[in-house]
Amino acid sequence: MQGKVTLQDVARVAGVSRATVSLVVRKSPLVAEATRLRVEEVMADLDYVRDIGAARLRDKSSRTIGVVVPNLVNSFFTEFLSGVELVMGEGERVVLLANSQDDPIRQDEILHRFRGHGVDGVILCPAQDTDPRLPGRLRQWDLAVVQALREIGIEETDFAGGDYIDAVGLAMRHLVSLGHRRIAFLSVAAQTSARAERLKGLMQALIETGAENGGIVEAELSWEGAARSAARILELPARPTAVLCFNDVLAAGLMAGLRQAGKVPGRDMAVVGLDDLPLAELLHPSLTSVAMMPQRIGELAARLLVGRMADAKAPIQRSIVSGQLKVRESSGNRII
Amino acid sequence: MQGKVTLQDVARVAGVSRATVSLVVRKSPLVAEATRLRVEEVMADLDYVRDIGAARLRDKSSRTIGVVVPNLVNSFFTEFLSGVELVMGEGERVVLLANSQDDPIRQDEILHRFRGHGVDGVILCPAQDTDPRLPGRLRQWDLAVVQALREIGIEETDFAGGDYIDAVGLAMRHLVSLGHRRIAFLSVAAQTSARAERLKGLMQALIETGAENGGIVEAELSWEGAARSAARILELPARPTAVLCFNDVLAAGLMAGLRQAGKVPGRDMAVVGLDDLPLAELLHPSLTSVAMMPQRIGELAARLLVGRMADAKAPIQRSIVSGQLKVRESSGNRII
DNA sequence: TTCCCAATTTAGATCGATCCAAATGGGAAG
DNA sequence: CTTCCCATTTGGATCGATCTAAATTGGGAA
Repeated sequence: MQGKVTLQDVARVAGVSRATVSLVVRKSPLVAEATRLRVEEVMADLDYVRDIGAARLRDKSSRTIGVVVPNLVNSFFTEFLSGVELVMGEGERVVLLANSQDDPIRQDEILHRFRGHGVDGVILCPAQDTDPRLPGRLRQWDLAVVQALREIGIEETDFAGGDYIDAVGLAMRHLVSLGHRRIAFLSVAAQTSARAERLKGLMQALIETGAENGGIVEAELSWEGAARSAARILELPARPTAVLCFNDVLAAGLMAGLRQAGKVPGRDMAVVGLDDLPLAELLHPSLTSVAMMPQRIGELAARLLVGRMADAKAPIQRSIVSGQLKVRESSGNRII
Repeated sequence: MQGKVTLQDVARVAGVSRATVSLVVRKSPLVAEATRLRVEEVMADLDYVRDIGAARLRDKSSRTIGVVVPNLVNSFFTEFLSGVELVMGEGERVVLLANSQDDPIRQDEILHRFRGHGVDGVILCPAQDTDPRLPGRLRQWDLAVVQALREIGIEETDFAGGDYIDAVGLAMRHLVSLGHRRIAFLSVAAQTSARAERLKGLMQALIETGAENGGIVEAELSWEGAARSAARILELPARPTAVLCFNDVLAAGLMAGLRQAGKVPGRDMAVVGLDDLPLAELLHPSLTSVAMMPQRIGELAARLLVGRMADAKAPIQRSIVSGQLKVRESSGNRII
């Protein structure tokens, strides 16, 4: 009842010392086979659970990692998380989750709390306006760090993310191949690497394809914000025939907004998203998008972190997942 | 660099004993104001971070709780999580997250791991086919337990969830008020309390409204599964005029499936979902659903757990959130 | 039979913070 | 000038596991 089973208890019952039980727990080859079996049986009998907090005091690994994401509503982050959790679960590790709500102050508090809990490493999707020196600071604290999806303080830490430059290119070439010449981009206002990367891809693609920049409209990162932006897009001096969106959430909102304005997405205006959230296929018309495989990115981030925890001095690595174009109805048929 | 700052270090620099610093850390009223200020300054200077694992060895609280969910893809769970995380963050607590993938074996492993990490309590959304004795076992391990969203071993633990009996009633009365008399239910096969509750609500509502049971069709819990079920629903001997769905994911899938079969949801067949996921508003036609406020449920579950950790002997409590009907387009206009 | 070595096992110190019981110090009361 | 008291502070033991260095064991070689 009140008494928790400790190494000491197991040792007493099995008639050996704590040290020996400890060796058995850690599967050391030093213990004799017979002893190991006996001890393991006692551990099972008593329902012994190793206290990892206590163990961490002496060795160092807590087998705990922290993940900081800026929100938990967009299912992109969720799938990402599930990839991280999958890999960490395999390694008998445990995941601390926290939501920074894109607020750097909250993010600092979270990291402080994580430190107090002795995490071995952190997967960080940095909040907007995070101090670029943060990753460096984390490393000084002896924390393994991997940035994911967004990146600040370039080149200081490992990184896992999607290749949005390429993804934007895929989407743009698709639109151009359908005959679109004037293409707008529905962006977010927040200054993150995610935005910069997409804009860079856009510029490259515009040059490469010779298409016309149909205007860059900024919306709040929510479907409502995107819906409201529909009017602004329709009022652009030279109305674009297609809109590429920052992500599927905005694309879905834009389609709803277009409908409110009496336009049919995919017919009156082509719409393409990025990320290929599950909802892309459920919309009507279904949404053409570029799949970025968030769960896979989560797995890669987790593996990078595992590697970094094993060797703090290994060279910096980047794992970049390329997107895959999913052509559906919202990009419409070939025009003109 | 390598040296971590400990209580000892702070004590030496501030010229007091470890015990005093410890009292300051824990905001004990026993220390003199002047001493407190000096120590706090030194703590800030040295960037001291309290090691919670070490602290837990003596007191007991680890300020860590675990959350087990059966999946991370449905955004319902994600929003739920974000409610939990919100409340725990306020209390300087930390959340361990794990995904059981609806597998009781994995779930056992997770709970074992959580125990090893010394969690103070667990919020459990039990996996399918979980041994009903599990909650009792958890309590024997001195863990505070709250079940959420699903429930097994009734009455053994606190519970937070949505009132789906009532939610189904709201949806059914809405459909009946529109003139529907033959209403089908699109369910899932898995035997969970979530399913039982909805079916109970359905039966009550059928009696209450005098509507006809239009058939109960079972689908896999995924939108693809629901899409495939559309054909089966259309082939029912007496075709229903409306379908109430287990949740919005199935409803969205069903609408896609109806479209594939050449039917227009909301016109040829009314569709109503449950949960009111964000996607409900983005679909076309937008989906009539019953909002269950998962984030709020998460908050309530978290508060129940906090209460339970404070007092293990308090009477069992249940926090039930009632749903709110959101009438949109998919339920169509009044018929006949 | 004795000695040495390799294979196992162990006692004791240790990690960082908290608890306890006891020490300290300054002022009020006698 | 004592004595007592209260507010503060403190050393040492402790939580449960791991590390280190040293002790024990059994078997084979000399």
